[in-house]
Amino acid sequence: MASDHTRSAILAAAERLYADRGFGDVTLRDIVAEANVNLAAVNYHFGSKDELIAELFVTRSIATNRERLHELKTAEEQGGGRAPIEVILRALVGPTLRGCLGPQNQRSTAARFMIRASIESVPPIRRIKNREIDHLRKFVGAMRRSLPDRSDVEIYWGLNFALAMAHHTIRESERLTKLSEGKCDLDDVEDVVARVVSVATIALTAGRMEAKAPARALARDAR
Amino acid sequence: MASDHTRSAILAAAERLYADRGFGDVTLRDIVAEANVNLAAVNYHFGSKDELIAELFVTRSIATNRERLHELKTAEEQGGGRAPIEVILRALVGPTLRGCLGPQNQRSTAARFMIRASIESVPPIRRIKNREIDHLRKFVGAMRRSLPDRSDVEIYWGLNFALAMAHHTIRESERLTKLSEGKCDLDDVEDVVARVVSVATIALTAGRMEAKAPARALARDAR
DNA sequence: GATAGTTTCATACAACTGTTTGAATTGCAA
DNA sequence: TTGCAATTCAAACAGTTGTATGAAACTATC
Repeated sequence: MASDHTRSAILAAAERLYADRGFGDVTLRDIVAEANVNLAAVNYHFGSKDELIAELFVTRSIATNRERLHELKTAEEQGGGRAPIEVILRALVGPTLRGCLGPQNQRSTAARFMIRASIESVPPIRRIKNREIDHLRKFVGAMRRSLPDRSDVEIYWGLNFALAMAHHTIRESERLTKLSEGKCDLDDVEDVVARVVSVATIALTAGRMEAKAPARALARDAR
Repeated sequence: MASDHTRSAILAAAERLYADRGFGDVTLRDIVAEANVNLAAVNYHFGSKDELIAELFVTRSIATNRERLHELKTAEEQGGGRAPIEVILRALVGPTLRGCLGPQNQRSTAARFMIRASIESVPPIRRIKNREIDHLRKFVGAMRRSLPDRSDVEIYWGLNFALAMAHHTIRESERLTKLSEGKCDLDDVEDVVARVVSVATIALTAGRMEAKAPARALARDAR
């Protein structure tokens, strides 16, 4: 074990390079040069390039999932086993959005890395994402408890659309900024979270609980 | 020019292999073997590997965009320059969804290729997608005309969320099927289109035109 | 049927990739 | 200090990749 200095230097360098240049453009030689370590150190400490990438992604992924579940658990405890659907959806998309968006010039390396991982889909990361289903099932359960008279199919579609809006907004944040000529402020993360949650909520509740549904989904900034 | 047989054999083989195995796994040697042509033929006919990929994607992309604009134009002409927002959104996401989803065992090579292009994001394809903004602006224009009292910001967000739901559903169709244990039927494309359009519509109109908004967004299959 | 232009072909190239090797070095315990 | 394991290092390995070359085969025109 010793100091682990080499190991963490590789992790830091790799995360930074991948964040900046993407997975396709960065070789092990780039990484070890940035980290000032020997080429063989990567295979010594991580086994392979893919395992290095996997470790980077898993670390961040676990952190996000923990935040999600913490928010969910807190909400359900406060509501005596049942949380409002808005709060559940906020727990689902909030941590991801907060982890990736925010003022561009002060985005952490981790944030930029996760955006890359969301845009480029390399095998080791895809493998990990496929294991995420069990995690999502916990949200399905909470959503069922929150909306007991909604069918499973509706729940699944609502969850799918909520994740869709969050991930797509992250992936295509640059394009949305360009398309809207800066009118869509992606630096205001809490506003983005509120928009996604609002639309997902209304999608799941429209026609059933009109009284509880937010009156205006996207109309926050209506003139 | 001659028969162009070699050229089209390469295109067909490449599309099939990329659709089946993804961009990362397929080499030029795989393609020319599948097409029964010489290795040098790719560079002779297309210049480079990236230009081959670009040509494949551009072809399908142009076809989809043409369908989209045709639906949009027809709708606006029928409505005297103004189309209902649902119809505009349907023109936006319908062709893409129809082009990619549908019964798994009878999906065309083109469909499976476009799904790949949506999942794996390789440089030549990314470059083309970035040019798509002008195309989207035409939909922004139509949406403005349809919803004259909605602010631009709302329009942009609505467009973003509509595309998000469509593309994410395509990208993650397998995962949604697995998560829902088959309860979400992604083979019923028109149902998927209706769901996406419904949610996007309600997101854009909620709180303004309650009378026109569909009463139940996701409630089609409520028990 | 010779000629010019296009297309095909086998082959080589040059560069880059992740990984392995085995020796050198380091750090720590006895 | 000695000995042993963990770590670092330079170097090479083995394979693959997209691309280039120059001759051969083909095609159509005159």
